Amino acid sequence: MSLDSISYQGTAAPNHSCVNADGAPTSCAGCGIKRFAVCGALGDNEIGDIERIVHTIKLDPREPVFQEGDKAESIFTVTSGTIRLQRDLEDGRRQVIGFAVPGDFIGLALEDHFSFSADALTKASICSFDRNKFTDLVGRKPLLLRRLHDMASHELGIAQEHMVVLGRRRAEERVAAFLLGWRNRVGRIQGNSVTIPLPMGRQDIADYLGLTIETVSRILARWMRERIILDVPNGVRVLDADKLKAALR
Amino acid sequence: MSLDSISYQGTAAPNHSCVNADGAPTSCAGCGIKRFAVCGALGDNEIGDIERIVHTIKLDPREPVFQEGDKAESIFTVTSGTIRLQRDLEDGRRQVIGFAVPGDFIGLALEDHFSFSADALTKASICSFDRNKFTDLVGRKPLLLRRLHDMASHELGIAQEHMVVLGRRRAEERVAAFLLGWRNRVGRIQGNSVTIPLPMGRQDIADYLGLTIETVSRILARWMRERIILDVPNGVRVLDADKLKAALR
DNA sequence: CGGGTTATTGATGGTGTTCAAGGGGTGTGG
DNA sequence: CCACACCCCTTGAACACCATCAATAACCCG
Repeated sequence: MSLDSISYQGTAAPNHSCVNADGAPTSCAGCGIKRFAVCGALGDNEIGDIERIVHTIKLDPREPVFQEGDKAESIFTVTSGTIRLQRDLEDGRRQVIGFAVPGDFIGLALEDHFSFSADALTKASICSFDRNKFTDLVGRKPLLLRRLHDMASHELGIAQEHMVVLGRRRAEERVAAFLLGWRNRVGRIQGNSVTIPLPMGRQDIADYLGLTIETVSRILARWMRERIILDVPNGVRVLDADKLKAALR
Repeated sequence: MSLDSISYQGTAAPNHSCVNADGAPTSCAGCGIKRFAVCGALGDNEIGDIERIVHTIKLDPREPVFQEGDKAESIFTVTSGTIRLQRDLEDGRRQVIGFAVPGDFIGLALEDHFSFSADALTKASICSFDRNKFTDLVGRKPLLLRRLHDMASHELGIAQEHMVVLGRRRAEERVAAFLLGWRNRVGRIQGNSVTIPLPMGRQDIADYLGLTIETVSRILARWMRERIILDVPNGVRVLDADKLKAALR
């Protein structure tokens, strides 16, 4: 069985008539990831306020959403697929800041210009909001602002945890932290599973963890030899989660 | 001249009669760092709502504010001094998450339990709020929530920038990034200066940058030999800012 | 002063990078 | 259906950066 068919892409939105073939909802009311997203802050009677200013964008793999430095005219909620967020140095070094999955908000800061780039790793759907209109709505709906703040706080916590990983963890620990963290992230939407989809490439993982692609590859290869994980198409299956967690002690 | 006397500690609060000898304000109305803090979101007529639930705490160097995992019964605004925020691993490795300076809010996430520890590096004053009362107030004052969100967003941006430093910068670049970044941070309050106060020790800088104390010490020592910086008590003076910035290319 | 902490400096070594080559999968075109 | 190209991943060998270990120096406060 291909991992694609059990990937979290689209599975978050139930297969109703209000859902397209690719899993993107056709209306906010029928949106399956609403409860994970900012939109969930609004009641059913208010959801129209969001729907009035949203429009959906479909992305193909490798398609950019915006570039670092672009004027932030729009901000986004991911509804399906995975988006890669990254910052680039002049000499080509890259740091992947994070991976946005369905429910995640991109542009939490409501800032004038994006401080990172975003592009699609997989086929993806995102809801786009005009920043000014969204900011206006936020000004009128304290619950929306509260939700936005909760999401930003949550992101801040993830960022701080990642600082520990980048600053003080060894290579093996970093990869273990990534696999376990990513499983949780995906699991919140898809339901937890021993199979972890990895829509990002080895280079992306390396750039997220501050390592090289060779180091990531070597560590995963060793874990496969040691039967800690199993190679499956576009992902890995965790055979011995305890050994992974032990790598973090 | 000692750097202490020109340190940003207390200088943010003008030397009025409403200010104690150590620079801590005696009332919110006369608080000099209000404009940098969350409290600045409230107008003069609303400041009493804050004042009603605040009480001031004075800290000596090395005195803890709270520990990782503690129940977050209070949250804080720093009014003078520097607070170190850190996370610890079981085996003694440490990651300094950040340094909180006057105006900074500690506990932005309004979460149940702290995910990091905080302790004073210098003599410091902090305003303490009961978390529940503060959360209630935030619920009644959207402007306060908005300010809280703006501060959290700003922190998130700093965290993301720091991820790049930790993930992709070489040792020398990290130290340069720290010096320049810290100068800006201090400069926002104290006014920019070629003299950078360093209330934290070398070990703290190392734990912030994901390096060892020896590496930090060697790099600073070399820059002193090369007349890029000058050693002053509890800080450094920048002689050649361009060379520092060049280290970041 | 003297004791303890923190910082500096030197010598050595290890973890992860760099450089290099080959393997494996996928899509395309003949 | 096969051949080929391309990209990504894997694997190996050598190296470099920074960590570690160790000793001394400076500092701070009692």
